[in-house]
Amino acid sequence: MSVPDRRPCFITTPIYYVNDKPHIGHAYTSLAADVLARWRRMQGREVFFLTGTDEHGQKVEKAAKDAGQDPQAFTDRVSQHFRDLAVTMGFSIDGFIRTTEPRHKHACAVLWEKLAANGEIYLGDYEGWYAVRDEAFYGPDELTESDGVKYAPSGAPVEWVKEPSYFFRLSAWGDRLLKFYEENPDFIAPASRRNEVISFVKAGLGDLSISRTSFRWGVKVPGDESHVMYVWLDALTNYITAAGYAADEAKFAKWWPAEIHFVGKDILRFHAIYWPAFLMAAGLEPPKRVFAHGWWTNEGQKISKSLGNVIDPVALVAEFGLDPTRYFLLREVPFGQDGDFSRAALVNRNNGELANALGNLANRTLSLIQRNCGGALPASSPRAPGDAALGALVDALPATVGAHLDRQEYHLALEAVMAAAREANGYITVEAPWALKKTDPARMEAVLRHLHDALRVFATVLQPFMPATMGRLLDQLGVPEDARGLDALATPLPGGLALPPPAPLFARIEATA
RNA sequence: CGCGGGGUGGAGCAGCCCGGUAGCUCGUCAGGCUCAUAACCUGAAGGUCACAGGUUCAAAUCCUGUCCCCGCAUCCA
Repeated sequence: MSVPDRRPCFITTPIYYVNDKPHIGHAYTSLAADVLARWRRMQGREVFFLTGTDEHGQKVEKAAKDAGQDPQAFTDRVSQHFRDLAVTMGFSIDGFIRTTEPRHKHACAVLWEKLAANGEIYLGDYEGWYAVRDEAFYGPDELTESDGVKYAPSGAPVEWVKEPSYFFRLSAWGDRLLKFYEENPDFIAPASRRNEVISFVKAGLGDLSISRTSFRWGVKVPGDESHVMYVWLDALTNYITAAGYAADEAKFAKWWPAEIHFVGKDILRFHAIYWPAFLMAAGLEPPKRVFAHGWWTNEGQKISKSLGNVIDPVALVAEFGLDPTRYFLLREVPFGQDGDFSRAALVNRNNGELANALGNLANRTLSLIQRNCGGALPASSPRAPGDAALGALVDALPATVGAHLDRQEYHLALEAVMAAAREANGYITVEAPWALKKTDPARMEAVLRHLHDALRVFATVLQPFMPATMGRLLDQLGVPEDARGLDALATPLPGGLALPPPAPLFARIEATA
């Protein structure tokens, strides 16, 4: 068989911009990263799961001023919301980076100097129609005018700005990027996004403005402190800062390149184009993969602050519970596609799959063992012909789930478990262990043991998705704390093991109008 | 304009690459079971597979055209 893969793996979320409270989008991105991180740990991999906050820029400078606060005090406060979110959502983060930390400023400066030394940076002028709110320049053809004021497509007012700026020679990297994409077909996922990026690069890349003189809240450009680094050079660098770049070469060698950056589709271009270009220009390896997931709508409507239908993950967890929420977000919609959040759909998934199919299966199985076997786990026994179908599904499950998670196919991973749970519900009905009690107690025990084995596999592979509830299920199944990894599935639990009395795992949610 | 994805029973999807009885989940209806969280199991109804041509013994599946929806440009995770 293959040698176990013990390579360290570095998994990241974006750093979140601190101008707002966390919403479902932040929770979603980090959740996907969390599940993969937890799975990798179960595989025996050493994991570095990183998240953090992006704290520089003109918008933060202004927001702080409006709040009557020093920018650092302001970001200290807002950044905390994202730490709190990680706790609320049960994210198993190993690191939290803030772009205002000294270590990050140092890494940015070193990266900048490396790029400059390699001739990738030059000083020029940036001018154009600039929208402060968007922190972006727009072409004249993109603007609309009303009452003498010009507006960006976003609706933000623009002003003509000219300022000196350092540029990164992105225009020179098009061909090398295309070659990189070709040689690394898994770099951008899903595939449809990959095609979009390639089309964009083929259309031709301009040089990239990477500094500003119009505001001060940023990382100072080495050797020219009238400039601060502009958003992407600062923000993207967080990944290598946290990995130890320019600070701890052994650490950096261990964690870089990252296994995967999880991002929303809005920032895919920066991660799939600018970032590998920066890295290659500095002589560093690009990350292995960038996955751009889709957007949520709320009850069919686009989510926006003006509509007031932003989904608060904290409220969601408070109402439905953490694990049902985590399950729903990754089960309902293929990761990578847009999807709709609806209460009815969440209730449906919770009741139909978690409570009825899985929770009830565990409850009926464990109740039978409790009552008919005196609470003692029956010994393992060979599979009879009637046990084969379920057995085959269960045996294949860890590999199936793993293969799906390698491709970020969360919904398929969960579907595979649910399909097995449905099979198990059919199995218990056909075998009817409650009827076997009088006719064939030995067979009854064999059936219950096969069901117990199946449940153990379900609970084990579902731990990354629903850590707390699957922990409870493993408790009820009598699986010791140190036997809950994937490897431990190869070792059957001893017969005769005393099992605690079962209790329902998932509450049904009564549908409200 | 262009590039890409898609239109399959009430809802959401798979099947299409490698043509050959249209599958899954939810919902509806009927039956069964009674171990279990009024949960579970079985069966049924329901689709001219967007539309129009073409290739073929045979097309949801290949080809051509048309219509419609969505993504790629801006911004939000």
